[in-house]
Amino acid sequence: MKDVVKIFKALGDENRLKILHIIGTQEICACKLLEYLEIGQPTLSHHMKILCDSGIVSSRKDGKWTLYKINKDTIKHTADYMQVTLFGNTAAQSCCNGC
Amino acid sequence: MKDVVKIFKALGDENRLKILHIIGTQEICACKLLEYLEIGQPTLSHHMKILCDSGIVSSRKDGKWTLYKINKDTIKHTADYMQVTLFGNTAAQSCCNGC
DNA sequence: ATTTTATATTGACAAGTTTCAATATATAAG
DNA sequence: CTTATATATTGAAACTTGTCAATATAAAAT
Repeated sequence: MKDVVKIFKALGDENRLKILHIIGTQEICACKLLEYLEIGQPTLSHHMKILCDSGIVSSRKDGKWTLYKINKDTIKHTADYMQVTLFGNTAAQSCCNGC
Repeated sequence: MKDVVKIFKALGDENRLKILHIIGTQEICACKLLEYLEIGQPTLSHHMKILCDSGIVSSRKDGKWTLYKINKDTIKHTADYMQVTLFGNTAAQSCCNGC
C-alpha cells in the first residue's frame, strides 16, 4: 500500500499533473518540458525525481539529455487499484469503459 | 484539473487509504472506523473532511451518527481520467479490464 | 582546453499537512 | 434536565513539501 500512497502523492500536485499532460505519449527531455512550465530548472528536476521514484515516469540518458516517458504499466495498475481493490469491484463487475 | 489534484492529494495518505479500504462498499459511522484505526477522534474527523471535500466520500447524518460511504462516481471518473485523459488513450483503445 | 548546454544536488525558507489536547456542539438516554 | 455518546472545531507542535539561488556534474561544441 505504501507504493500506492507514493503514486497518489506524486499525482497530487498541479505542476506534476501538467508535466504528465505535456509528456503524454511522447518521450521528451527536461529542457522541452521547461518551455511549457512556469517553474525553475531545479524545481522541474525535483518534480521529475518524484515522478520517477513513484514509477509513474521512467527516464533514460541520451548524450546530455535526459528523456522522460510515462510508464504505462504504473498508470494502468493504479487505475485498476482504484476500480478493483479500492472499491471492491471485481474486474467482471466494473470497467472504466463501461463494458 | 484542480479538482483532480484535490482527489489525488486526498488519496495520497496512508490513513485515508486505510479508511477507504475499511469503508469498502458499506455505509459506516466514524465511531466504527475509529475502532480499526490507530488515530485519535479529531484526526479521523479531519481525514473524513478531506475525503468528503474531494468528493471521494459522501456523508449523511443519522441521529447522533455521521454515516460515510464511498462515492462510486468519483472513483470511476478518476480512474477514467488516469486511463484516458492522463495517458492519451481513448476509451476504445484501453480498458482497465483489458477488454 | 575552454565554453556552452542540459541536468542534478544542496541548502534554505515559506507554505502546507498531520496529529493531538482541549473544547464545542448536538443528539440520545436516563 | 442532566449525563453520556458521537462528531466537529480550534489552536499549537512537529513534520513534510514546493520553490528558488547557488553550485556541481557531465556531455557537446567551439
